[in-house]
Amino acid sequence: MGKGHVRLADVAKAAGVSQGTASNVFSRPDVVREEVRERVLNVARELGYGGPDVKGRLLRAGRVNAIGVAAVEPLTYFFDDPWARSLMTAIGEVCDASGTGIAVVSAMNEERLAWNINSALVDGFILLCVEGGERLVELTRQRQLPFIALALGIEDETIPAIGIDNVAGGAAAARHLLELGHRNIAILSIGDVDGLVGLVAPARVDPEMEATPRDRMHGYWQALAEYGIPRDAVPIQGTLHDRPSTITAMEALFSSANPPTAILAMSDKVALFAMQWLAERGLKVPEDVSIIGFDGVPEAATSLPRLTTVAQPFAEIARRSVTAILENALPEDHEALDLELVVRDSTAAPRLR
Amino acid sequence: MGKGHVRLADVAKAAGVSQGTASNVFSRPDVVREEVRERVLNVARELGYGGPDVKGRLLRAGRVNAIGVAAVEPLTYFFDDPWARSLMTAIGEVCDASGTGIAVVSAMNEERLAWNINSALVDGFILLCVEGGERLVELTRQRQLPFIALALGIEDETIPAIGIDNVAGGAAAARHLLELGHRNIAILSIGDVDGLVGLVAPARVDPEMEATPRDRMHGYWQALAEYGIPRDAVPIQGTLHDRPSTITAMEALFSSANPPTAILAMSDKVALFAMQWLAERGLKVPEDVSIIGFDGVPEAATSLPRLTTVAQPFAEIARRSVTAILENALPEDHEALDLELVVRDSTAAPRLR
DNA sequence: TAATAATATTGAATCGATTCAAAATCTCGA
DNA sequence: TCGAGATTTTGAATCGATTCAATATTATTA
Repeated sequence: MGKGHVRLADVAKAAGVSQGTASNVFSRPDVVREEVRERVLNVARELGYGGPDVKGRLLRAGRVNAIGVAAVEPLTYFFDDPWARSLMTAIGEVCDASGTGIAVVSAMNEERLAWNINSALVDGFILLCVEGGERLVELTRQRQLPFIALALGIEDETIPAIGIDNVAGGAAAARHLLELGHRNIAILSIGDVDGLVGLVAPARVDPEMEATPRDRMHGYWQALAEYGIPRDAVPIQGTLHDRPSTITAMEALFSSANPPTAILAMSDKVALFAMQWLAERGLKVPEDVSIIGFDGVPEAATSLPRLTTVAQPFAEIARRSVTAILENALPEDHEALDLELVVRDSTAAPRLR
Repeated sequence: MGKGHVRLADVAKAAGVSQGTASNVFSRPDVVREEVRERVLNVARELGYGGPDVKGRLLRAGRVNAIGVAAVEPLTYFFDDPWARSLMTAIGEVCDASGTGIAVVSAMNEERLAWNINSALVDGFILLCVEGGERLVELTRQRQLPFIALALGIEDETIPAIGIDNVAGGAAAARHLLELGHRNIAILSIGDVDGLVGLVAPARVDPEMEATPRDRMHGYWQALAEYGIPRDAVPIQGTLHDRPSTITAMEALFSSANPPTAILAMSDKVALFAMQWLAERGLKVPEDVSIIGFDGVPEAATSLPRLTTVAQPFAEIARRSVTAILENALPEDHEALDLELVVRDSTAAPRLR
């Protein structure tokens, strides 16, 4: 930076006008006489003044015109994880339309996250609560800015949140498989608790699982019950929502004497990993095994075969979140939006025996 | 927001200390006597003061601790496009380590983009110049903040930029195919000019193509020449770097009497689309057709088969860009970093005839 | 030409903090 | 008890703009 930083006051003085006029030249040019405007502009150019500094303007205006999206994850999460990306894309679309900027704020380290949240220059936050949601909410609350929680795992009604109807979505997924005729079904669950990998007993679901997978599970069970299939008859393989644990789970499932003809995956990410594993093993989808995901991420639409899934209304979630923050009109109650069953090519009737 | 917004001055008055002391309580707590500190903190709590406002602090400090990444693309580009995502992920990693925030700024609309760049609260910019780079640089210059251009298509040495050696990279890719024994090779080029779709004559490359694809092309040609293959013998199919145009290109290539045994794709994105098309058509990669991409995006490592490619040093690019901006030590010359040939499963020797 | 209306310009207050030289207070040894 | 030195606290200046009531200037009308 050049030593003598030029500010509006300098330009005003050099041009022989008041600071107020100089300010108007830049922010409301129509209000100042053309002759004066030109003079000021010329002086500004000569002095190398680059226009009003955002920081000063900001302080006065009190509004940043940007929203922060926060998660207890590394920064790369936003560009890596399919679900986060779907959401970010949708949020981006809404922000594009309203000329709002996006700042991504995150950190694995608790202390750092607090600092990042406190120093982010935004008008409000959208919280991605997949993990450590409670702490994230607490931190954000202190900042005293409007915020809205997504994928919130807890029931606290005082937290403004937008959710999805995971139970209904799970039921829709399972019902789809059941209607196709599948009776030998396995579940690929997701979570970030080390204890819930490998075969998980149904009794452990309620006490140990986080809200999102738990609800999806109950949706599955609900539909299965409609067809008279008891919980015990459907193996649950827990994954850490990553490739290695998914592969382990698949190996366990398909090394059994009676491998499933269909898989209920709690996320598209896991479903896609599973589908790859099946392809590598020479098992054909959907001929040998049907698989249905959850979330409706874009990758699911372009995989081979294209993945049947239960899609979240990302655009709707984004629209509501952004407007809620921008207009400071936070929802009073926890809304649970509907999911949509999207049938593609990864599900079909089971082979006849 | 409650009507009466509490500021530091209010807390100071209520606690009966000077504003300076109150400020210290929050920003340099060690300098103020414990008793006083507690008193101020208590008053702050009672008044519902949420800590120093970032905007005020910012104005004083002059430093935002965030960098902006800008592109002439919709906001969704950052979360959608594989190349942009690879870069963002790498930038995210560097920023994570240094506690720096990221703001994504973009707009398709020129006017809006100018506004967004001017009002982004950042200490500097990383410019993704894939498209409209020149204009983007011009806009950013006016902001008078440090910036660095990536994938810059123009030669202007006064623009701080970090590039990659596209010629050498292209040559490495072509050489790999040639060494495997391929002699019947086709090229899938990329660009955003409508005129360059479909079959492109070699003579049109230099005058019409943007810098990046042009350099890669020259790399290809260089290696082909080493093996005595003239430019005319290698068909160039132009794509718009999207799926539809890639499919059209592939159809043209494989409807010919003598379809290629290997494909040089100018990006992984296009290579992946091509590979999908081949799979759908029942053509096996690499047995029937070999294909090599360009860029080294993560999807290339997890595709089926895994894609051979020429990888950009994303981490290195990110590291240099971020530190250059944070330390305001912009590179004097245009650096061209090396690419790395990553051999995976999508390339093999051609079938014997 | 005087009175009135319309348009431009000014100047000081404000936004919400941090900073730092100077003043006040405290500590401790002689 | 005094004073040097260390520790705290103060208060005003500063960061870089915007805003708005008051004033000055110009244009219009009777």
